[in-house]
Amino acid sequence: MADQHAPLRARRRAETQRTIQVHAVRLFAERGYDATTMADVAAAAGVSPMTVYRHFPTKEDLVLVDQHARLVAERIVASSAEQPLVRRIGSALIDSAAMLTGGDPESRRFLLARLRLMISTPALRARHLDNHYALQQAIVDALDGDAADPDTAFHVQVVASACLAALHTALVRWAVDDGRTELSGLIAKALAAAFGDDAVENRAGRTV
Amino acid sequence: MADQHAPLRARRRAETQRTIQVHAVRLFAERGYDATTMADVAAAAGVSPMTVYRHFPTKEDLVLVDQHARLVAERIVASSAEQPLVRRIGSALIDSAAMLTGGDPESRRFLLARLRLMISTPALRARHLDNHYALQQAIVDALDGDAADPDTAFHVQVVASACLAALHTALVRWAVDDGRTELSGLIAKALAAAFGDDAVENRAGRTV
DNA sequence: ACCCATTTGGTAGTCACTATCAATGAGGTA
DNA sequence: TACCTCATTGATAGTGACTACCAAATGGGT
Repeated sequence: MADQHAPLRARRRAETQRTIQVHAVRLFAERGYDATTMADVAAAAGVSPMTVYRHFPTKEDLVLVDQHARLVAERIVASSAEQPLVRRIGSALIDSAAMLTGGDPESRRFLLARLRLMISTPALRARHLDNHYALQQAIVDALDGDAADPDTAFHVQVVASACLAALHTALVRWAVDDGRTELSGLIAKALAAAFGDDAVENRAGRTV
Repeated sequence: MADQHAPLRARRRAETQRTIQVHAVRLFAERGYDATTMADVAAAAGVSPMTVYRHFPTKEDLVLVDQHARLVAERIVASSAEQPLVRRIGSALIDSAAMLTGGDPESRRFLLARLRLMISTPALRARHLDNHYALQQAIVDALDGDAADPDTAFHVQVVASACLAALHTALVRWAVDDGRTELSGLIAKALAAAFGDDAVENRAGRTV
């Protein structure tokens, strides 16, 4: 947003990247992930195979690349350190999801299509889970100047990993529901199921 | 064990498989995963590349194949349905870990070597996490004749995924500790950190 | 009009993985 | 003991993802 004065180069690059990704996801959904080659994607996007590799180092990245990790990490560092751990992480996940699903219906459909591929295609599912693991590490790093006490560090890792697991379960549920249920609500419900209602509810005692 | 009367064919096959895997893990640890080709593994094991592919469909399987999922699933179906969910799953994970780490020091070292590869090699880490996801589904299936109520099913999925996340965190910790801490204790500690001490402790009120 | 750097395209190669086919060898049977 | 069956192994020729290394073009500022 507001790339007004950003170099024109960067904007064109972002446009090319988006074009390639949109065509790739469409082809994957139509013909299947394995049945679509990188050359197919390049031809559909009107570029050379080399250009596809320049923008997306691996075939999986054509589906996985997005802004989710950046959104979550930003909200973690902006969160108050006085809140309990689960709420700091949970709020970041819920707010980020609301941001991602709050756009126009087109971007929502695109997100759903990508998510369906990430769930049903083994290679994408594995990479998606690994991305969540990388996000877990980013969250832990963002939470504090890694605590000296190893027991505390272990505790933080466990809570973060469980939060990410709840997020993943909510994402799968959202996808099988075809996005009919509100995603942020599903994440809150998942966190409540894992940690208890009191860990997620707002001050008024109402679960989000 | 006790394959006494099992067909000789099956025993030889299992031996060949084990030989290939041992040489593969050794080479991966020595030269690095990406720097070792399937042909290298075949040569080290004294078989043809084709035979390696027959026993291990993918290169990642050379590191990932083990009995863990089977052990856990067996313990889930053998568990009492009257125990709370977290304890049913947690006990299965803890007991299985105790079984896997309780063997001779050699198999312990082998497990550690494999786990180190699974943590540090991106492709193996992704596949390892996907295996845990498959185990999560197996656990949910084994727990009950999938509950009619979708909310209950969602709850079970969330708890199972969080348990698996705790297991993964414990495994990583065990590996960075070079296996010096007891693995089953680490898993119990991780489950307690996620769900509270009361969710894992034994009747006497002492955390395992 | 010129220069620099970013972007793009082509070529050749490596390697994981998949057919498909032939050879071998063990295990039970006539 | 001779034989038949079938599981295991091996070789050959692919496909496709990905990685160098190269040259060409194109856009932006001097």
